[in-house]
Amino acid sequence: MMAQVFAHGQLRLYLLSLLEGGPRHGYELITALQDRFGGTYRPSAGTIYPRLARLEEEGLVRRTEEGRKTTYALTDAGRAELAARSDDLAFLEEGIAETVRDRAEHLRADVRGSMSGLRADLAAAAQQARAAAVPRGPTPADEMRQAAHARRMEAEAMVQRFRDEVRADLRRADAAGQLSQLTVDTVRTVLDTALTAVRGTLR
DNA sequence: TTTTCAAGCTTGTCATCGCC
DNA sequence: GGCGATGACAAGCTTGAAAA
Repeated sequence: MMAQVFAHGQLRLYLLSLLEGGPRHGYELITALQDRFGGTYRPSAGTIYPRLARLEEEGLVRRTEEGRKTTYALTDAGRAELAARSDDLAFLEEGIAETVRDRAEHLRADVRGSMSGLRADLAAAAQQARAAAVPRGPTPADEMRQAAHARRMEAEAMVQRFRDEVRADLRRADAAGQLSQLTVDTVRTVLDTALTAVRGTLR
């Protein structure tokens, strides 16, 4: 099981703080949390809805049916709870910032690990190819150059495709209003790490 | 223009695990 | 043991693209 992000009662408190900015429906709260964590953590629906139901039972939030959607809003009791626990909330915010940093670091470690494995695979494949190369008379230099060129073109096409996909994802995120500074920082960190690993591979 | 269908959104239940 | 947090999964609805 993944390590818990929130300690006991913290998710409850954070949901109240998210509702302080105005009524939201469950899915919005999930995406807001994902955004707050820079995309490194997204609570499942099964986490959020039981919490919201509990908060409603306690009278801290008010549930409003809007057709198919259910909107949750902070009640006076909910606001009072938030005010009473403002210190806890500040502490929680600090904890979240730390969690985001930790998760970004884990992500970097994962990328490093993956690239290291990829380098090992490539080296093994190259060695295998050399071993399998049976001399069939002299190989023309032109053929070698053509093969090298084809490989480079394939790699460049792969990079181009990757760039296009990332740009499209960024556009989508921006259109959906999900491109926070924290998200951009996380993307930058991951890409910097990947670039370093790729350079290491090409050296 | 209408219909069809896949993909995504939203909400809910359930089982499991860890902490108090 | 109870409570809180989690992920998996299901179901119904909406939306948008593609086909007729």
